[in-house]
Formats: sequence, C-alpha cells, structure tokens
Amino acid sequence: MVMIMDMSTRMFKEEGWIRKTCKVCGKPFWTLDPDRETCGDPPCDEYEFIGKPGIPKKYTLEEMREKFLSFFERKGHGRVKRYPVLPRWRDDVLLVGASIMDFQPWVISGEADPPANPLTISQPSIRFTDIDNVGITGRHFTIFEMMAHHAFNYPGKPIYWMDETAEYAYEFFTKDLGMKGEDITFKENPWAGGGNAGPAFEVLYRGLEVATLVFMQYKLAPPDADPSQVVEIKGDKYVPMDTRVVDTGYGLERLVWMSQGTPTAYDAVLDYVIEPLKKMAGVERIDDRILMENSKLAGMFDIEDMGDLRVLRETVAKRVGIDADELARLVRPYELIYTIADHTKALTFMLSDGVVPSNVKAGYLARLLIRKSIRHLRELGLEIPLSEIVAMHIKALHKTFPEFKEMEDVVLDMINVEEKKYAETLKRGSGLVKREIEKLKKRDINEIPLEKLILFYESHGLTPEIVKEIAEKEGMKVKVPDNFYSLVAKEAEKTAKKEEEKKVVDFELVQDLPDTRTLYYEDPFMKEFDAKVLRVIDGWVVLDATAFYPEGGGQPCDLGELNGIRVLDVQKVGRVILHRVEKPKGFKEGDSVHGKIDWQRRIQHMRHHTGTHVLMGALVRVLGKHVWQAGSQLSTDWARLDIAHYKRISEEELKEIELLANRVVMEDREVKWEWLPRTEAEQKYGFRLYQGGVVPGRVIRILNIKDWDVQACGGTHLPRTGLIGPIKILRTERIQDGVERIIFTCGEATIREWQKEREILSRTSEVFRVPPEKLPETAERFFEEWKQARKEVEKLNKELAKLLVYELESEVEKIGEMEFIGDIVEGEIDHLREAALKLKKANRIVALISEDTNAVVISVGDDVPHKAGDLIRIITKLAGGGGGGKKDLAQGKIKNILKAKEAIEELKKAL
RNA sequence: GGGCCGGUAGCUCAGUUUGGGAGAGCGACGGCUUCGCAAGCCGUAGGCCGCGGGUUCAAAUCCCGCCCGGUCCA
Repeated sequence: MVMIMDMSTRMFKEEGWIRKTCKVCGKPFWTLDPDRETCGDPPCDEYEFIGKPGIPKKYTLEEMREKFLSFFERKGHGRVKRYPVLPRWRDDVLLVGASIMDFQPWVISGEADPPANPLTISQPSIRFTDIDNVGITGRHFTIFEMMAHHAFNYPGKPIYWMDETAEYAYEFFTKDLGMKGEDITFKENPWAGGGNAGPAFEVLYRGLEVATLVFMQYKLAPPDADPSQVVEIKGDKYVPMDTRVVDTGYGLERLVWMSQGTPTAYDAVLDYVIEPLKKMAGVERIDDRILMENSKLAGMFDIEDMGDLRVLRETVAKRVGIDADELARLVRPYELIYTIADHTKALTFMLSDGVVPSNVKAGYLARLLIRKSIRHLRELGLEIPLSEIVAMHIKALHKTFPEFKEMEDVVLDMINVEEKKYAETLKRGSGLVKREIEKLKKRDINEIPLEKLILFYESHGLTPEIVKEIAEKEGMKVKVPDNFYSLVAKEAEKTAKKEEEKKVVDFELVQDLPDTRTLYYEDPFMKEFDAKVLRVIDGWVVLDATAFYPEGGGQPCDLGELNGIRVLDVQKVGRVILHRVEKPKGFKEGDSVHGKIDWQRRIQHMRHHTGTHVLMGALVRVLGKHVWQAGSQLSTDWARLDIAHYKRISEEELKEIELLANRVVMEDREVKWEWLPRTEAEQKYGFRLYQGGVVPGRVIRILNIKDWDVQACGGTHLPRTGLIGPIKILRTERIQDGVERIIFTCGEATIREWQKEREILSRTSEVFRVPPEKLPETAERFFEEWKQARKEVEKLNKELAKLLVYELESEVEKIGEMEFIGDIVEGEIDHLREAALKLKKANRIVALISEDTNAVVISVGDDVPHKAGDLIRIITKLAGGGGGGKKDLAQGKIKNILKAKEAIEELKKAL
C-alpha cells in the first residue's frame, strides 16, 4: 500500500509550500497557508463559493474553454480538436470518459504519433458511474468537458514532467483566473487504473476539486519483471513505463461554476434548458438560502441508493429548519430539471457522434438516458417531446460544435422513435401489471411480490416506480426495497458465465521468422507465383512470399495449390503467413515452390469486398451519417454487412440503396489503396476510417473509392468499381435492436441468385399452371379456397356427427342402472368425439371405434362410477394401441381393428 | 455476447403448470326493442395457436432448432 514516491516539485520547494496532513482524512497535501489544517476536499471542507464566486470575473462555458486552451497554446502546446465521445479507435470501452482515452492505446504505446506534443484539448467526456448523483449533488454530470494538457515523454525525448505541470496549474489559476493562491491546495492522491499508475495531485479550491494532475509512469508488472524495478501501488505490482505521460484534467463546468457561484453547477452551464423548463413546469420558487444549503451539503454526499437520499434530505431539513418532506417537495422538481438538462446534453453528444439507441453497448446507455429523462418529464408533469429539449442543446451549442447541426434531423428522429417505443413498452406493461393484479387479487394477495417486481423490470422494462404508480391506482400495495437495483444486479451476477476465447493457430515457433512478403497487396491480380519454403511446422508451410490471402477482416482465406498440392487453409500469425497443405511431407526447407490460386474463389471475394464498401457508401447516403459498420462477413456465394441504424429499413429505402450502389458500379469509379501513419490518416479522413473495427499497427492501409467511401481495410480489392458486377440485396435482418444486417451478392453470385429465383418462379408457375406474374393472386385464391374447403369438411363432420347421434340413440342398452352405447362407426377422431359428447348423459357410457381411422372415443356421464380414462385401457389392452383421458372423456387409437367388436364386448362385461 | 418474457380471431388477451373437447372481451356483420338515435338484448361470421423438426395413440400445451417482437445485464 505504501508507495515511496517523492511528490515535491520545484514550485513547492522554491515558493515556500508546506506539506501537511489533513486532520480529517489523513491524506498529505501542499499549501501556502501555514494555518490550514484540512486538505480542501469535501467532506473535509465545505463549499465556500456558493453565493460568493471564487473567481473575480464571471465566465461562460465558451469563455472559460478559450481561456484555458489559449493559456496552454501560449505555453507551447498544440491545440487539438475534440474527439468523438464514441471511441471508434478502441474496443475496450464504450464511451470516452477522459481526455487521455483519446490517445490510448496507440499514442501511449508509441505505435502512433500524438497530433501534437505537448498538446491541449477540451474533451467532452461521459461517465455513468455517478449517474445516481446527477441532479442531486450539484456537481456531478454524466457529461462534462475535461480540459487537459498532455505531454508524452517518449524514451530519449522528454517534454516535461511534474515541475512544469504544477507551475502551469498555479499560474493559470492565479494569474489568468485570479484565484487566491493561499486557498489552493494540492492533495497527494496516487492514482491507479486501467493497468497504469503513478503519482497524482488533486487541485482543490474553496472546497471544490478543480483539476487532477496525473503522472502516468508505471504499468502492471509482468510475472517475470525485474524485482528491483517493481513498485507496489494499491496492492498491485507495477514497473516503470518506457513512455511517461502527463495526464491532466481540468473541470470546465466546475471552473465556470466557481466563477458564477450559483447554487449548483447545472445553473451555471445549463441555464438555457433549466430556465425554460422551470417556466413550463411552473416550478415554485424556493428561498435561495434553502437551495444553497442543500447544494453545500449535497456536495459532500455520494448517493448510492434511496436510503442515502433520505439521509441527505433529513440533514438539510434540520439545517434550514423545515420538515424533510416539505424540503423534498420543494427540491425534487429542481433535481428533476437538472437531471433532464444533463442527460439530454449527454444524448446530444452521443447521438451526434454516432451512438444509435439499442439494447446493447453504448446504444443501451443512450436508451437508459432517454427513458430516465422521459420518466422525469412525466414526474414534473410536463408533456413535451424529449426531442424539443435536445433541440435546445443543439441551438445553444452548435456554434461551438457545428457537427450537431449537421446531424440534427437524424438525432431528433432517433429521440422521437425511442420515445414512441417507450410509450408502447409502458402501454404494454400497464396492461400486464393490471392483469397480474387481477390474478393476485383472486388469490387474496394485496401486495405485489418482489419477484414479480424483478420480473417486470428485467423482462418488460418496467421500473418498480412505474409498477407502483399503476398498482396503487388498482388498490394494490407495492413495497420497493431501497437497494432494488443492486438486488437485480446480484440476480444477474448469478447467471453470469465466463466466455472462452477460441484460439486460432498459435505458433510460438514462427517468431524468429521474417515477415512474409505480401504479394497479394503488391498485385491483387497475381494468380500464380514462385517462392521459397522457409519452414514446415506440423501441417503448415511458411514461405518467404505469398499471393495467398490469409483469413482476416471478414474476408476468408484463399485456396489453391502449392506445387500441385492442395492448400486447405491460410492464416496469419503476427506478420507471418502460414499455409495448411494436404501433404506437408511434400515440402522441406529451401524448396522452391510454385503457387496457384483458386481464382474463381478469390475474384469473387474481391467483388464482395469492394462491393461491401460501395454498399456502405450508399447506406450512409440514403439512411444518414449515423450509419456505421457493425461487422461484415463475406464468402464466395454471398456477403453480409451489419450496420447501426435505429429503425427497420423500408422497402423503398432498400430499392434506393440498391440502385445507388449499382450506379456507382456503372460509373466505374477508381479504387485506390495506400499505407498511411495512423495519426495522419485520422487527421485526414476522420474516425469514419474505422468502419471495420479497430485496426492495429503504426501504419494503416487506407482504401479509397473515389468520392464515395474511405476506410481502413486490409482486404484485397478491385481497382475499379465496374469490376464488381451487379450488386443485389437479398434481404435484411434485424440482428439486434439498432443493428440491421444486409445480405447481398456481387458479380457472379448475383447472377446465380437471379437464376435461382427464376427457377423457383418457374417451378411454382408449373405447379399452379399460371404465368409468374399471376402467381400472387393465384396463390391467394388457392389459399382462400383451401380454407373454405377445410371449413366445409368441418361442417360436414358436424353433420355426420349429428346423423351418427341420431342413429346411435336407438342402440342404447341397459346395464344395471347405466345406459351403454357401443358401436363401430366411420370417421375422424374429431367427428367421433363430437358424437360421443353429444350423446353424453348423466348415467350413460358411449364407446365408439372408427373402422377406417382406428380412432377410439369414450364418453362417460357424471353419475357413472367409472372413469373414461380407465375404460379405454380395457379396449387398447385387447386391440393394441394406446389412449387415455380424463373422467368424462377419453381418446385413443387401436392397432388391430379386427378386434374392435371383441373389445367392446369386453368393455361391456367390465361394467 | 449472455439472461429473461412474449408470438392463439381484425384488436387486447385467457388457455401452456398437470398433453386429450380452441375460448373471453372489444370490434365487424345480422336480428329484436325504438318515431329515430344512443344504449340494451339475441344471434352469426372470423383461427396453418409464429415456422420447422422430435416425443406420443394424441401437442396451442412437452423437447430441440429457427424466425419475429420486447426487455435486462456486461
């Protein structure tokens, strides 16, 4: 736990800073004030700027952001544009939650150059960890801008480290913003997370954390690490990193708040939403004193469940001298409005940056925010569409973020679609709850059991609050435990399973081999080639060069032959390509080989691959810029492309997409590829490059279809779109909410599809004996007539049953007190049953056997002391077969119809 | 990716636990009552019980696979 780390800096030593230990939390901190005893961080200190701003001048978001960025520009930092909140360049996190995430893992690992070094940025960041605190504590947001300056100290190329970082912070705060130096504290708080660690300072001012300065210099120690290098931090072992990174974060919203001294940070930065909402909802004005006390205390709280919230209410109520319930009534509307304002802002960023609401990943987080906001609007009694509020954000922010305007139509439509979906879920749900209540009432239960609440939430998306609202109208009690959601989480944990990762061909044995020369990149049309065998491992042959494309990027490997021996599989391990061959004994090190590629197969892959990119361009143009590739797979006979989209693609859209894609084929556009350094490619083309997912490597391969589509892609492609041939969309599937799959063909595969379709049509035409264009109406007519005929049969059966009944009535025999009818008849089981039931009387037994279908039916009246199920067994025992039923009716089938008569006699005897 | 819920008449759903007669309400249509309307009463039509396979004498019901919709979690 103890880390030996010197955390004094040049400034601390030269300017007379004192290192003290906080008397409340016990953590060390640095201050200029000899009398200070606490570290400055809540709950050790309370907010001191509410109502009396800690910065002399009032700032808006834009002014503060500019102040910060230009300060660091003056200090030699390159200004970098914000990154999208949806991190396309990595697949280990759902959303960007800090500026440093923009540069992980490529820049930090040294695989890509930073866009500037040192650099400064203001990065919109989204975090869900504090979502329960949002709107309540006054300082927590799901979305905030992390202003930062970063320096990447690569080996031998140091930029700067702790001394400069602390000085920049102090200078910016005191000189540029005019904060009081003696009120600033630097709290030591070593940081560890995501496999990295290092010393860190929290910079605190008047009870608020305004910046965090982190010095990343350790990484998790590998098992074989040199023990003299190992440091232990928070229980984990670390070793020094080659690249040391200055990672800072200045809270833009918090600094603006500090400069305004409003009761909450929300008031300072989201007033353009808060004020109209207050007016619309007719929120009662409360005494500023109550609001301020509330936010001062709320600032020291961390809300994890409803219990925590109650404690907060009671504490504040006591301090301002009113009743806790009264306080809640007054404060609640404010909290709702704050939360809505924050969540809708987060949505504006997420949706504009390409998150599509769905039931998975980041899309699910967007849906959570949408639904929570809608519920809050309802609680406020406001009946306005959520999109109206998102539009307010776009209006207020589009000058700084012009991309919002560009995406506005799609974003608002997505919100409206989601709102409609939620309304339907609720409607469906309330019916469900009401029906459940009816059932419970019948069983004299007047409270909804917890397991039902969990079921409603997990399976039907109904929060316990909503269930409560519905149930109480029906006079049903509902008790929601404070920790309901953690109960649900525990429930889910039980079923959580670990996934096993499938290992591909993994050979440590190839590590010493040189990279295989990739002839398929040098000339994608190379069909034959000569090469040398470098090694033969198990069934795999490694060559110095190959034109065989190894499986990757959704493109299957090439097949063909080496020296006439069949190649069965081609895989890439690191940068070495392995060929699995049918007879590995035919190869030895040093051999010359001649390779031949199955060209029919390969060219079809190329058509499908280039075709995928053409189709992607068409999808984006028809459906919108939110469309993003979510996966793709191609084969010789078909290809499929999964895309993020928020509703089903209509038939009209599909036609348009297909037409557009084929037009681009007919225009015969140029297709070019080039290798570019990662950062250069990103700056030039944007993150749209990463359609196919994260691409590793220092340089990446860029595939460019002229004025149509640019992507990072490692596949083999055609040089002109005209070579793709016809593109045909076969169908679409919705593989999950928010993801559509398009299955299509190109080139020869399309022609084969056409032929297949014609065959189906002509065969069907032959069956119906009509020309293909008449098929729909003919099929419909046949289906109708078939239904009609079926009904006729049913009717006739009923008629027959009636006749049978009439006939059988005259065959009644008396057996003691009981009446018995037993006969061998004709007909289906339904028909027999109909008759037996019609003949049923209190003291009567009816047994019928069908001589054409072997069906047996027995009906038994209420007063008869036998069960039909038992009686039928007498028959089936004798005549074979089986059957059974209830007290009054049994059905079955016998094997030997010749024994039917005998069986009925036997039954009679048994009575 | 994993879990859960659902798909039965035009609509909303029951029936699935424990296999054996496919139902209710609303709507549609017809009739009665009424000067006429609303309403009420009586009656009629309307079902590949999501699709495919399996078990069984017998499957809406049990088992397996698929499709469609919903929902929660990582």
